Amino acid sequence: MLGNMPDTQNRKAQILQTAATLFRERGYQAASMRDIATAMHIEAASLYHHIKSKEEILEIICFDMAEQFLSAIVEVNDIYFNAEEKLRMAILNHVRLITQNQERSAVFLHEWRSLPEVSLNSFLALRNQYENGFKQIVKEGIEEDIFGQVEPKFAVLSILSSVNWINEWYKLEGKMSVEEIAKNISDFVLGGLRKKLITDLGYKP
Amino acid sequence: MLGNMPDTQNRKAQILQTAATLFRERGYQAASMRDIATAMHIEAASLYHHIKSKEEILEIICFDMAEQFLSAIVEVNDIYFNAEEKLRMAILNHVRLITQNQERSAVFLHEWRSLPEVSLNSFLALRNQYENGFKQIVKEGIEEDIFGQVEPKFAVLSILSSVNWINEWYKLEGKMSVEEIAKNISDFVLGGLRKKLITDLGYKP
DNA sequence: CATATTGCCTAACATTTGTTAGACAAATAT
DNA sequence: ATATTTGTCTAACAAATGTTAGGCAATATG
Repeated sequence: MLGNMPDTQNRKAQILQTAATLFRERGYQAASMRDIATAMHIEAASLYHHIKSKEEILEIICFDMAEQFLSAIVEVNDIYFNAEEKLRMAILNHVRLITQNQERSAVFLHEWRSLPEVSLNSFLALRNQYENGFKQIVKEGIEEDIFGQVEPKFAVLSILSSVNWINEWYKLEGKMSVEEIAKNISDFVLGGLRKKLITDLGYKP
Repeated sequence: MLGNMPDTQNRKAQILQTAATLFRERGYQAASMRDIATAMHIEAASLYHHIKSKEEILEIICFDMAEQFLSAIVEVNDIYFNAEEKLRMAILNHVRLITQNQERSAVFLHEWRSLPEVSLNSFLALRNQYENGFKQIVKEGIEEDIFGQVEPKFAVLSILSSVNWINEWYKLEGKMSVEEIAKNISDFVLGGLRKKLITDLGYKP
């Protein structure tokens, strides 16, 4: 009763991973309990010994990822000082989380819409906290005079959309490492597309 | 037989719009034919006098939007000369299309996954053409020495993800005009977040 | 006026959905 | 060895799904 709890937990983890993969591939609604079961070489009814309902699967995945993203940004805002350093670190953490578990991240990014109303509200609150973590960094950058005069909300949404897009095209076999991807995005976000005509380090007009 | 065709077409257009709204709100799979019918104060069976199937609705919306996006980028690449001008115009067109019909755009952006396999392939081909239109602009910008040395594919995906994110937060009542939004995004994409220490116009090191 | 067409209706269909009940075998605990 | 727990199974359910068949009233056409 205590010795086999890990096994049960393990089985539950397998269900969550299989479900995440299918939710990502076909969407939450289109992926049926029978699909999940078949992928595990099991009958649909057997799933219910490990989870309460299909909605519970979605909730666990979404909130688990939300907490991971959230604790990462809190950590960054606690540890680092410079706004640029913070932003680069926050982006790196985000890319890490997305690439480390693309399936669950995809569910977190897209399938939360299917959460039942009550969970949906708390989920959106968490996501909002995460966005605020980024907004704080951008604001600090503006105050520190490192960033230009941008609309913080606008900048944050642009940054997050760029970072989240990774999930659509990143493949494990790709040539770029996670760190390289994060650096590329950070450079792009910080430096933009236009050619720099001067290295801004230490330059005073 | 000829005089009331417009009416039929009109009714079909209404179905497409209603469907788009519901597809956006709940996702293609979750929005049922009965939902669409109810929203039109009609019975589900009546829909089939105007459309062949639920999948056909999705196909029409997706391909119609794809063609609009595509013809816009082709036009830009034909008319304008300067790469920055081209990019700003392409972004403006994109923002216009998205804000002009948010529901259909949302379906184009997210619900195409549910297309049946055959349509899916041709749709992805069109989307690829659109991305290539942007890639061409970025490449030109690099050749013209207006843009820095960026990975074109990378830049394009970052740009498109930023622009597409509009669909998540743009509301008609908002303060920003479509032109302002497009300018903000263009500035962000071109200039990045970091403070400009020098106006690059005409500066030679 | 007679006729054809249009747009919608009711009724029904086969299938798929999430979920429950109850049984049975293997593993574990007493 | 006996009893209990665990993981799975089969069978079945009620509800919802996309879709079809056939009918009926209003409108447009000749």
